[in-house]
Amino acid sequence: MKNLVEILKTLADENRLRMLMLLNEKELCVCQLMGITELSQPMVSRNLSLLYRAGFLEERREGKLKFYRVGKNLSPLHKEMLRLLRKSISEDESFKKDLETLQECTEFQKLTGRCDMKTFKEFINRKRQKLRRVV
Amino acid sequence: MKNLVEILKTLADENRLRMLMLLNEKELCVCQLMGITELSQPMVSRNLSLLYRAGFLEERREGKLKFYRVGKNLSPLHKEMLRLLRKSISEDESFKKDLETLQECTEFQKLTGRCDMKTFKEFINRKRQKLRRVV
DNA sequence: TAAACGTATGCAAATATATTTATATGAAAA
DNA sequence: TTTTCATATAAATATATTTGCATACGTTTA
Repeated sequence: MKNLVEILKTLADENRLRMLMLLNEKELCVCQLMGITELSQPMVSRNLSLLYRAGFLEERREGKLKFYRVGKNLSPLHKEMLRLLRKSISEDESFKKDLETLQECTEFQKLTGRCDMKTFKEFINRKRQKLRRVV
Repeated sequence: MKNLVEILKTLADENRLRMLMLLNEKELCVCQLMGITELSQPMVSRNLSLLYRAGFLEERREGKLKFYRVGKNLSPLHKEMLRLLRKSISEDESFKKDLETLQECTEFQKLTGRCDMKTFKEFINRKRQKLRRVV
């Protein structure tokens, strides 16, 4: 029961839910997640660590970067929970926005050929400027 | 997403989880739940209200008593969540204890023919004395 | 090896949540 | 209609969580 409560606590946070859903789409590193979510680096890092400890993620270092993804061998509980969340969130507007941003972010990365904090801060700035133009 | 987070927050508490699992077995009133969980009356009442607002429960008044039960027409999300929780908690020791206590409590109630706070406080006291004897 | 950079973490302030205590409400019995 | 009892809620307090900031750590590059 204790363990289940821990898992539910971990999921009961909008930022972590966003991040988990993004990682459910594809493997991402910390700075990519910063670019997509516009959360601070410590925030991203801390929430990743909580999701990891709750049993949802695997991590992998590649040079300076650290990549996270949804674990390949999740427990049945984790797997079903993820499926349920994914299903019930799929029509959600802000979730769809995150998915779009994930796409844009991936393209921007390909375009620049870079994966670092500067690049994704640049990405965020451009996005904000576009928004301003529209408003 | 906001709504989903609210549901998860509601579930991410040991006392509420216990209560929900008990109500998943059968309809119960506030004082019965006090007897089984040994939580204070305001605690039981408050957590019931949270579970109710999160969409898991129905309520029904019968004289002074107020009965709660798992809703008959839960949303697919609520239904699946409940099934998943139930499944993953079924082997849990403290959950099994709660089920036993639910049985004992029901029997005690039949025996006394009463359903009020005094009766269930008496039930708790007896239980504690039995425990002391064993220890 | 020192500097630079991505990531993690300790600490403190801010915020939110849980719990207790006191009190209110609504129904039944006296 | 006053009292009693079950339940709900408000106010106060205790406890936990989130977040920002500074800093540490691990890796790469100069």
